[in-house]
Parts: sequence; structure tokens; C-alpha cells
Amino acid sequence: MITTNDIFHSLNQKMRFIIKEANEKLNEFDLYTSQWAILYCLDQFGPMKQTEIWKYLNVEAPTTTRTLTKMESNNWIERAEGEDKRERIVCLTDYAKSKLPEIKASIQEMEESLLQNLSNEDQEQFMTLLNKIGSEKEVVTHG
Amino acid sequence: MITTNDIFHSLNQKMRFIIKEANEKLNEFDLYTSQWAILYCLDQFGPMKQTEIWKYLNVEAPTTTRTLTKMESNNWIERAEGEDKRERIVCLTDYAKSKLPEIKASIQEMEESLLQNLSNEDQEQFMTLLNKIGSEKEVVTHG
DNA sequence: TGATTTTATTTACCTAGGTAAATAATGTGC
DNA sequence: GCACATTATTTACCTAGGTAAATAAAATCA
Repeated sequence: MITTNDIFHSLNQKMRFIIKEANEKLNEFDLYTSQWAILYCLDQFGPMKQTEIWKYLNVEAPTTTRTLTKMESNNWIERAEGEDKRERIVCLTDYAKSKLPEIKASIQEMEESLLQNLSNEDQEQFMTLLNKIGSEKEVVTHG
Repeated sequence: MITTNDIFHSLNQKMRFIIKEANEKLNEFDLYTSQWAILYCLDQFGPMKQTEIWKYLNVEAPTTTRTLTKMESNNWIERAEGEDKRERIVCLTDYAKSKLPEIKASIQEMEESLLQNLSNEDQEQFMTLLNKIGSEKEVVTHG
């Protein structure tokens, strides 16, 4: 019997598969997906406060602290004190900046490969349906 | 600019949201999603070898070992020695069997809530598109 | 100003995924 | 039968998500 459970089971398995693929790609650079997510952020938006990072990535602060500590010791990022002395402002190192083009190309290649069987329309449709999962009850308009 | 990256980012965030919701539901029973997945397996298929469990759930053996150890100490499952003395056969305790109907109802309620805005057709469409992600290159048939 | 609250970050600890390697029982081939 | 390979499970350790509580700086307010 096929039940709705399959959707969540399949989603979970697909996500783990994608993360595994990405980690294998990133292994060449001694990186992991969570670190890549932060590099991507900083490349897009420039220097960010830690709070800005975890709010954007929608993860908790301690998760980000741990990943940043690792990235700092691996020379991917630096953390400077802000005007507000509670804050720490994160920016890319020169090393990270020099490596980013290669890393981005590698990730893009992987993403295109994973999506090779989906047309643009498929991808839009997929996003639409994904956004419906867990969304508030749709209001039926009358008239 | 909207890029294909959004699909993987969104998928990841949605999956974490779902797991968080499920864990909150399961908290009442002192359970977690990974433990629920195993309970569900055993309820569907009866007693299983550990290898059967992790192959079905598509996770690695050590992950399953850890979860089963916890579940055994919490009286959800028992592990018996098999004919092949390397194997351990996992089955539900009476306690687990007595609790399962309530747990299943709770999970089903959550799943229906998460999918309330998707028609059956939406759900089928979603599964079709999800299966296309990371699939082998589709062969174009001629003629 | 000084007490209190809020905010940013960290620390400690939990579940949960992964890999690599160890262990023990089973299967295989000479 | 015995050496060798395979298989099931475990152990050790890594990343990575979460919560709860601690700490320190900033903001608020009586």
C-alpha cells in the first residue's frame, strides 16, 4: 500500500543523497556542505554578523558558532569585533576568495547534473509544490 | 537573481522543518524521528535483522546500531540472537505494541496537516519530480 | 545612575547522519 | 582442515542539526 508517508520518507532520503554527493564534491577542497553554505553567503552578501548568517540560513546560533570556529581554524574566514562588542563580524580570507571560483564551478556542475532531467518548468513546478508542504491552510476565495 | 541553488537550499530547509515538527509531536512519547522510523518498519514487517532495517531505511549500519541501543534501553525493542550468531533479530516489545496505535495516529495527523494544501494529484506530481532529481540521464527515444 | 531586560555569542549536551577500522561468525577454495 | 574472504555488528570519531543555560555587552527604564 502506498501512503502519504512515502513523501516524507522519500524527501528525507533524497536530501541525504544530495548532501552526500555535495560532500564528496567538496572533499577535494577539504570542505563540508555547512561550511559551503556559509562561504556562499559571504560571497553573495559580503561581511556579515554571525546573527545575520544563522538567520539567513535558518539554523540555530550554536550550529553556526561551531561551523565558523572550524572554518576559522581552516583559514576560510576571519572574525572581527564589531562596534557593538557583543557582535563578531565574519569575512572571507584571501585564501577563500582565491578558491571560491573553483568551488562554485564544482558545485554548479553537481547541481546541474542532479537537475539534468528537470526542465525549467519542472523546477518551477517542484518549488511551487514544495512550498505548499507545511504551509498555512489555503483560504478558499468565494465569488 | 534566482538560481537553481534555491531548490537544494529550500529542500534542505523544508526537510529540517518537517523533522523538527515530527520531533515535537514525538516528544510526548519520548521518541525521535529516527526511532519512529524503526518502529514503523517493525510494525509493517515484523521482526527484522538489523541489516534488513538499515538497508530498508537506506542508512548506514552504525547509525542503526546507535539508535537501536537507545531504543532497547528505553524498552521499545528487544534484540535476540539469530541462528547465524552474527545476526541480531529486532522485535517490538509489548510496551511498543501497546503504544503504537496512539503514536501512529499522532504522526498521521501531523502528516495530513503538512500536506493539507496538496491534492492527491499534487502529491503524485511532487513524487514524480522528486524522483527525477539525481536520476540517471533520461534516454530520448527516437521514432 | 543603577537595576532589569534584551541581545549576541558561546558552552554543554542531545539526536542523527557519515566513514574507517575492529571483531566475531560464516562461507569458500585448495 | 585450514587459510582466506565475506558478512553482521560494533566502536571510535567526524560533521551537523537541535535545546537549555551561561556570559557579556547593550539597551531600557524607573
